[in-house]
Amino acid sequence: MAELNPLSPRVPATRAVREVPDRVSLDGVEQRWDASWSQQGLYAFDRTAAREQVYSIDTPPPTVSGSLHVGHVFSYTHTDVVARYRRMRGAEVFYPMGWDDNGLPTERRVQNYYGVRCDPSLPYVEGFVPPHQGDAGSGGKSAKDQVPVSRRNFIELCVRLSAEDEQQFEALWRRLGLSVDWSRTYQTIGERARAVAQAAFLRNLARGEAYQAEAPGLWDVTFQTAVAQAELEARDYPGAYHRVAFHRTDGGGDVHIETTRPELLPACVALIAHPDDERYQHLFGSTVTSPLFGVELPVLAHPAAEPDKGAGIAMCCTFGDLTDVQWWRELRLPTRSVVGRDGRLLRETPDWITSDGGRALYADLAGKTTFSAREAVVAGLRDSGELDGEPVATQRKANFYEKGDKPLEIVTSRQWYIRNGGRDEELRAALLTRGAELGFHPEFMRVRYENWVNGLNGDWLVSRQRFFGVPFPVWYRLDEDGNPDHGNPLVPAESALPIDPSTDCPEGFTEDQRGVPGGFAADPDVMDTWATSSLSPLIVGGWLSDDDLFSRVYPMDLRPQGQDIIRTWLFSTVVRSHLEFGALPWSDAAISGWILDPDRKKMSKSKGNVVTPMGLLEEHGSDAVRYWAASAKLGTDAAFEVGQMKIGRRLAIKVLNASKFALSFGAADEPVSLDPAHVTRPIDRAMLAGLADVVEAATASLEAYDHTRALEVTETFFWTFCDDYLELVKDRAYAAEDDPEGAASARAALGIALDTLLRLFAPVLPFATEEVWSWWREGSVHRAAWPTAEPLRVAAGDADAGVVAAAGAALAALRKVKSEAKVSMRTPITAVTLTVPSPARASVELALGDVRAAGRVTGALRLVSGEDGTSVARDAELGVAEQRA
RNA sequence: GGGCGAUUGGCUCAGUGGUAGAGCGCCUCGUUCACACCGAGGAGGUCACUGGUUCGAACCCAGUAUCGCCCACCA
Repeated sequence: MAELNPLSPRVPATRAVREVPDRVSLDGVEQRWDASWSQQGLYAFDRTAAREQVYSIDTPPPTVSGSLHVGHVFSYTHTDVVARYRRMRGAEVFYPMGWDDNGLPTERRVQNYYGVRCDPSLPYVEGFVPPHQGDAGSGGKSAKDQVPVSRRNFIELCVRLSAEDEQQFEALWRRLGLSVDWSRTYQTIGERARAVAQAAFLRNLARGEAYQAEAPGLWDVTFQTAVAQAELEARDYPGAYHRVAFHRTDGGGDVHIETTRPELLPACVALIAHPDDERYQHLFGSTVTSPLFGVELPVLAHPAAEPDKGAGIAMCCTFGDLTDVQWWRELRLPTRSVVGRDGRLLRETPDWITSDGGRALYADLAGKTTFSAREAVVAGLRDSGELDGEPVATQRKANFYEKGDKPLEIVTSRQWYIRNGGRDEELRAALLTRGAELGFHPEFMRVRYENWVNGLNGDWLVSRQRFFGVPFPVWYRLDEDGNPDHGNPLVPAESALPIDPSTDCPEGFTEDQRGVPGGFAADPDVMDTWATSSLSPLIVGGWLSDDDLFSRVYPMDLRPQGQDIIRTWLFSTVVRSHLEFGALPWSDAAISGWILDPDRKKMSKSKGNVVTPMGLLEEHGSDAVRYWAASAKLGTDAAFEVGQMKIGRRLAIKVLNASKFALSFGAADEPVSLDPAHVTRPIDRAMLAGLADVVEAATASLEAYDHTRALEVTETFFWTFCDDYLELVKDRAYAAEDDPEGAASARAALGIALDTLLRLFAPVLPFATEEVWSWWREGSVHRAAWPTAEPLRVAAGDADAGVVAAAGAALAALRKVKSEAKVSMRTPITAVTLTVPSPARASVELALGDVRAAGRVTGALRLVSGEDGTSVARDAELGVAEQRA
C-alpha cells in the first residue's frame, strides 16, 4: 500500500460521513455561517504571529454617511478573495475594517440629522442633547435653524451617528461574507485616528516637512475653504470672450485684450505678452490705463504668455488663474485682490482706484457676486465704448472643487502644507522611486501614479477652513497687539494627543489667556480628510499605541482601492510613509475597476440605479454575487450583470449537489476515503493529474493577484468533472460488489477531488463550500490548507490528464447519437461503431469500461481510429430504455 | 495637447505566434435513481479598420477609427 498521503494536514485523512442532507439548499447559509464564524472567532487575528507569517491588508474605510452600492460589493469581494486565499496558504491575515466619518459628507449629514452646526469657539457642553434626530425633520436644514455646538460635541455626535451607520454596513459585509476581524475597526474621526493624525503632523512639522505659508491658492467660495490640487476637477464651463480696450498713456491709441473675466478689471495689475511677439514689442516698458477704472498699468513681457491665445496679450489680475499667480510672483507685481472669500467683490473700494468714475463704478460692484459684477462691468464697458464688438460665447474648462458647483477663485490665505515633491525635485524623484517599488495590480495603473507625481505643481495643502475635522494641534503666542506669532507655533507633547486647541490650553498658559494680547490663540483650521486617511495603516496598525502589534503588521502587504483615488489616498499614504519611515506602506496595491451600467456609463445613484447591495444579496445569494465580482479582473471596469450572478448561483448549487452525490457513495460504515493508494484506475488517476494542473494554475494566478484566472480554471475543471467524469465513473462507484477495487478507486478519487475543489472554490464561494465541508469534515474549510499539486501528482502517478478528455469526447459522441435520435440518454445502445482520433485511442481504451457504462452500451462496441480530430459514433442500434423498478 | 485601457458570435467576456473559445440567450430533444435553481445535442464570429513583419497574426510592429478614463488646458 502506498504511503498514506494526508491531503489535509489539519484534518484526519478519512472521516465518516456525518450528515449529507437529502435535499440541499443555499437558503439561509449566509446567516448560519456568519453566526458560526463569528462565534468561533474564525477570522480573529492572532497577534502573537510572527511578522513573516502575517499578511496585512490596509482596508479602505467606506464613507459611512453615504450608502454602500454595488461598486463597494464588487471591490471588497476582490479583497476578501485575497484574504481568504492567504489565510488558507497559512498566513495569519490582518484584515480590519475602518469607517470614514471624517470630512464634508459626514459634516453635512450630522448637521441635518441632529440640527446642529460646529462652532469651535464654543465651550464643550456635557450631556448635550441635540434639538432633533433623524433625517425626516425639517428643523435643521437651514443654517440659521441649526444650534451651534463645540467641536468636541460635534465630533461626539458624529461618532454617535457613525455608530448607527456602521451597524448597517457591518451587517451587509457579514452577509457578503467578508472575512474581516470585526474586533479591529477604526473611525477616521475617532480618538485614535485624531491622535495619530496629530502626532504624524507634529513630526512632519518638527522635521520641516510641514510648513505654513501665506500665498494665493485655489479657494471654494461655497464651502469657503482652500482646496488642494488633488481635489480639483476640470469641468466644462460656459464663458465668453470680451474684447476690451486699454488706453496707451503715450497717446498711441488703444490696446485690445480678450478676457472671459471682465469683472476682474479692477484687479488688473499689468498687460503681458510674449517677449518675442512682434506685435507688442513696441509696448513693452510703456504703460496703459485700464478701461472704466483708469488705473495705470505696465505692459510687460513674459514667456508664459501665449501669442496664439486670445489677442496674444493678456491682462494679469490678482488673481484670475494660476498663470496670473505665476506672473504676479515672477514679475513681482502688486497685489490688488477684489474677490473675497465669499466669492463677492470686496465691500471697500480699493485705494488703487483713484478716478471718480472708477470709484463710483466700484461702489456699485461692491458686495456683488462675480457673476453679477461681470454683468455690471460689461454694461459699463458697453456704455463707455470700451467693449469692442459683442462677447463671443465659448466653452472653456474651469477648475472646480470636486464637491462644489461654482468655479474656484484664487484668494490669498495662510495655509499648512506638507511637502510631497511638488516643489522639490529630490523628493519627487524619491516618491517616483517608491512608486516603482510598489506592485501595482494591474500593472498599467502605475502610470496614473507616475503621471500624477510628475504633474504636481505645488506641495500638499492640508489645511481646511472648516470646523469639523481633526484640528491642527498648535497654538500661537499673541503679541502685545494681539497679533499671532505664526512663525513659532506652540505644540503639545505627543503623549497629550489628541487635543483640540480651541478648548485645550498650551502648556504654561491658562484658559483666561486665550485670545488676549500676550496670551495665545488656537490655530483655527482642521486637516484635510486625506491628511488623516493617508495614515490608515498607522491608525489601524497601532502606531505609537501598540508597538508590538505595529511591528507585526507594518509595513503592510496590500492596499486595495479604487482607481479614482490613486492621486489622493494611495499617493498621500506613500508620502506619509516615506516621510515617516523612508519606506513604502505596503508592498502591493490592488486596484479595482468601476461598475458600469448596461449602457456603459459609470454606475451612479443619480441615474436611478437603485439596486441596493442587500437586495442583491437577498435575491441571488452572497456566493452568487461574489462570483460575479470575482469574475472581473482587477483594474477592469465590469458590467453590472444579473446574468453573471445567476451563473454564480447555479455554480454554488452545483457544488452542493455534486458534493452530495460524491459523498453518497460512502456510508456510515464505509467512510469516504481520501487515501490516494486506493486510486488505481487510469481514468481516476488521470482526473487527479488534471486536478493537479488546475491547482498549480489557480495558485500561480492568485499569487499574481489574478483571481479571475484562478476561478476560471477551477470552474472549467469542475464542470467537466461533473458532466463527464462523474457520469463516467458513477456506475463503477456504485458497483462495489462486482468490482470492489474499481469502486474503491472511483470513490477515493471522488473524495480527493471534492476535497480539493472545495478548497479551490472557498475564497469565492465561502458559504456553499463551508456548507459542504460541514457535512463530512471537521473545522472550517476557510482554515483548511490551500491545496498543493504534489500529493495529487503522487496519486496520479504517470497518468495522462488527457484520458478524461478523450473518454469525455467518446461519451459525448454516444450521447449525440441519442440526442439526434431524440431518445432518452438512458436508452441502451446495442451496437455501435465509435471512431476516435488516433492519438486518443489508447486513452479511450483505458476507460472503455466506464465509457460503455456511461453510454449504456449493452452490446458490441467497435472502436476504430479516425484521422479527423473528433469522436463520432456511427451505425448505432438503439434498444428500449427500461424503467427502473 | 500628452497618456492609459478597450474594440472577438445577439449579450458578458477568456484567449500574447500554430486549424477561432466559454457562459448566457437562441434552436432541438430529454428528464425527476446528485442536480428543473436540471441534463444532452446544435446553430451562430472574414477577432474594429489599413498597412507591415512572419512559413504562419485575434495575438508582434506602424497608423486610423470609435468608446471609456487619467493628466494638462481658465487671456
